[in-house]
This record gives sequence, C-alpha cells and structure tokens, in this order.
Amino acid sequence: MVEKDLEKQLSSILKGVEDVILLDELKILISNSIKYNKPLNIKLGLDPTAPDIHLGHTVVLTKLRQFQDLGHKAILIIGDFTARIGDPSGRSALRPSLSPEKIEENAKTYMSQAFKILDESKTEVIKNSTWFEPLKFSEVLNITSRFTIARMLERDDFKKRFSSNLPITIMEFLYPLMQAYDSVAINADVELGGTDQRFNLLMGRELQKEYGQKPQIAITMPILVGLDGVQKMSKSLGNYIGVSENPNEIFGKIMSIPDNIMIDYFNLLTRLTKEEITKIKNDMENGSLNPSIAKRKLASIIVENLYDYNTAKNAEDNFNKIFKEKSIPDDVNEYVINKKDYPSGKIKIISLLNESKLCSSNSEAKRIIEQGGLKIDNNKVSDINLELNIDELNSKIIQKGKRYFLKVIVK
RNA sequence: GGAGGGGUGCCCGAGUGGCCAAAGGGAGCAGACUGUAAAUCUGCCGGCUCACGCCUACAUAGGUUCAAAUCCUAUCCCCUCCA
Repeated sequence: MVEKDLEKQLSSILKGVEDVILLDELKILISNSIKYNKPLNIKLGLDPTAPDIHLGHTVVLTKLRQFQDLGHKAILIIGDFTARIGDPSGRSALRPSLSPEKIEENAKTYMSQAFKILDESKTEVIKNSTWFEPLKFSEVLNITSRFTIARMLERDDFKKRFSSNLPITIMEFLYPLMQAYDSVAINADVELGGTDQRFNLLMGRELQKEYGQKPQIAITMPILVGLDGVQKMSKSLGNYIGVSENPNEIFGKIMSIPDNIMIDYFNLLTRLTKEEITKIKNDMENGSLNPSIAKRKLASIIVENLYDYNTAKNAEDNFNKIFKEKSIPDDVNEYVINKKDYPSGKIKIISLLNESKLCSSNSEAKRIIEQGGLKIDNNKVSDINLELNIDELNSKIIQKGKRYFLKVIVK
C-alpha cells in the first residue's frame, strides 16, 4: 500500500536531501501514484567495487528504505557490469579494473550489509549484466550517437582531467551512459545517489527521454561527514564506521563524534521525522536536552538499525558501565598466562602489559604507568617495577586508561 | 625523446654537513575537566634501559667525511613542463 498522505510522503522523502530534480515533477508523480495506488520504481545503483560498506554508504540506503516504508518499490541494481569500468565520478585518475570474480565476491558481502538497512522482502535486486551482457554493439552506437563530447566534458571531473592532459578512456566516458541505461532498463521513476552522482543521474533523465520514457526524478543526498567532523567519511581517511563492525564499537564511535554534526547524522542516518529532529535540535539549543542524551539516542538508533533492539540496548549498557559508572564491562577480553612459563612464579607488570599486547612496547607500558593510566582490579598502579605473583593474578582485571580492559586467566 | 622537481617518523610537512630521534600540524595514547570516547586544557608520542647511555631510522645500495636526512655515485619510484 502506498502512503495516502502527499504531504507526509514529501516530508519524509525530502528529509535530509541535497537536491531534487525536479521537485514539481516529483509531486505530480507521487500524487498520481497515490491516486492509482501504484508504487513508484525507486532506483539505487551500487557498484560492488569494495567488499565492505560504511555508514556513508547507508545514507542513500536509508533514503531508499524510507521510500519502501512509504510503499514504493525499491530496485537495487548491482553494477556488476559497470564495476568492471569503475565510476570515474570525482576521480582524478583511471580506476583499476576489477576481475569478475572479485566483483562477484564483493557483491555478496555488499548485499548482506545493505539489507541491514533495507527491507529485503520488498527489494528487487537486479544485476546490470542482465542487460549489458547481451547488448549489441549497434545498440551501443545508437546510444552513443545521441550524446556529444562537449556534453560529457561539462562534467567537472572530466573537464579537469581533460584540461590538465590526464587520460580519460573512452570506456570511462561510457560510464554515465551505462548508468543512464540502467534507468531505461528498469523504467525508473526516481533515482537516488550522492551529490557526486548528479551528472550521472541527469544523464539517466536524458537517455530516458531518448527512449520515450518519462525522465526520472534525481534525488541527491549529501555526503556524510566522517568521525572527525570535517572530512567526508571514507575508509582511506580512517574516519568511518563499518556497517558490520561490533555493536559496542559502533556505539562508542557515534558517541565520539563532535556535537555539531549530530543533527546531520540524525537527518541522514535515521528515519526520525523532520519534526522529531527539529525538536531534538531546539531542545539542545535551549538547554532542555542534554547533548549526551541526544547522542546516546542517535547511537542506539544506528546500532538498532544495523542489528536489533536488544543489541542496541546492550551496547548502551556497556557504554554506561564504562563511562558513566566507570565500572568494568561484562565482556572483557581474556589473556591466558601459563604458569609453567614463569618458573619464578612472578611476572613484572611491564612484561605483562607488553606480552598481553595491552601495550605495544615496554616503553609504552612504562609511560602508561607513569601517567597514572593503569589499574589492576580498580587499584591504581604507580610502580613501574611492580612484580606480581602469578598465583594471585587469576581473574584479575587489568585496565589501561578508560577503555581498555583485560582479564587475566592463569593456567 | 628532451628539461626540471621530488621521495623525511602512522599521515601531512619543515629541515640542506655537526646543536637531529629530527620543527610544526594531524592522528593516537594518558591525565584533568565535563554532558559522552564532544569541546577545552596538560602531558606523552621509534625501540631497549631505573639511569649515564645504546641500538634502529629520513626511498634502496654503495661512497666521501672525525661527523650525513643533509655532499657524491648508482638503482627504484613519483610528479611537472616541452616534443
């Protein structure tokens, strides 16, 4: 069933978006869809060029999920064929080509991670090799004859590369057309993408017109800022949260984002309504809502989206244990000591830290102790030369700083 | 094919013969504070050592020198300009 209330639909759809081309067309499309109770085809293309996705990728997935919740039809296109070319968007150089095997492998993990966000039962998944593999060269020529080099060079990244004499392969030129052809193949009503996809999405509109279809609405989503609060979230910058990371990690990482990007995260990563988010924002500004409470809520929602309610609850408890109550979490990593390796029956605290990998060197271990960052069963250790009796060590909790715990097991 | 510029610690980046384990920034770690692993402030931040100190390190391999990240030679890699 398609959601009947136009305003409600629009409010949900427009939340957090960067741009809609064209908004008026979208309104008409939705009204008609409500009128005839006919769901819209919402397209999202993913190229499985890497094995994992992070929260940045989930922005568009979350938007797609919103469409699903409104009763529309999500069509996920696996760009297994296009991945062989590699999207040149935003690139300053040629991408390395991927082997079909690698693409296949990536596609698997990609999908399982994407379905943490999407409703799998309501998602249609199609590989674009389905139509590209059998496509005749004559048809390719037909498509390419409709677009000019000048048109392609309007794209900023191509223009830059061209004017600075960097190579652009003809194959790369073809990429936007292929993505556009995907839209034709499934007769997309709406296509989602990041702002960097703008050109490609617009090509979709043009090609659809050429094929006598109604041009799709292009909805672009902002690029998610990473954990540093400054640069975009990306794996290579190390400021990301992977979708399949451990829930406690995810919760903690969200808690570590700067306060000023919280609202962006609410907008882009949760399905709260605009009104709910505005309320959070206002309440924080007028002081009636403690930002740490809001951030906890954000962290919970994100973990819950990726896992489930109980997991989110546990992650929050774990966080509270460590930071609010300053006590020890439930699941602490264990380190096993074999008694027979220490004939003297004693072990130096420095060695223990180093050997258990809690510290990466003796020097670091010393530093930690000197700086007052080491506790054993909650008692601060200040003596660098401390020696411990192995016998007394069993099930003691070694704590480095606030966040790192280790339970010693003597065997 | 020709001309030139460059490769420095986890990352960016200064350093052009000794005062360099190498400025500065970022990341990371610890402490204080707090509303959180936010923000802010302080300290640490190659390894070994209680420590004097020693070892390893400035693309790689050699060489000059009492002494090199800094000079020379060769090699590899990157970049810019010209054809």
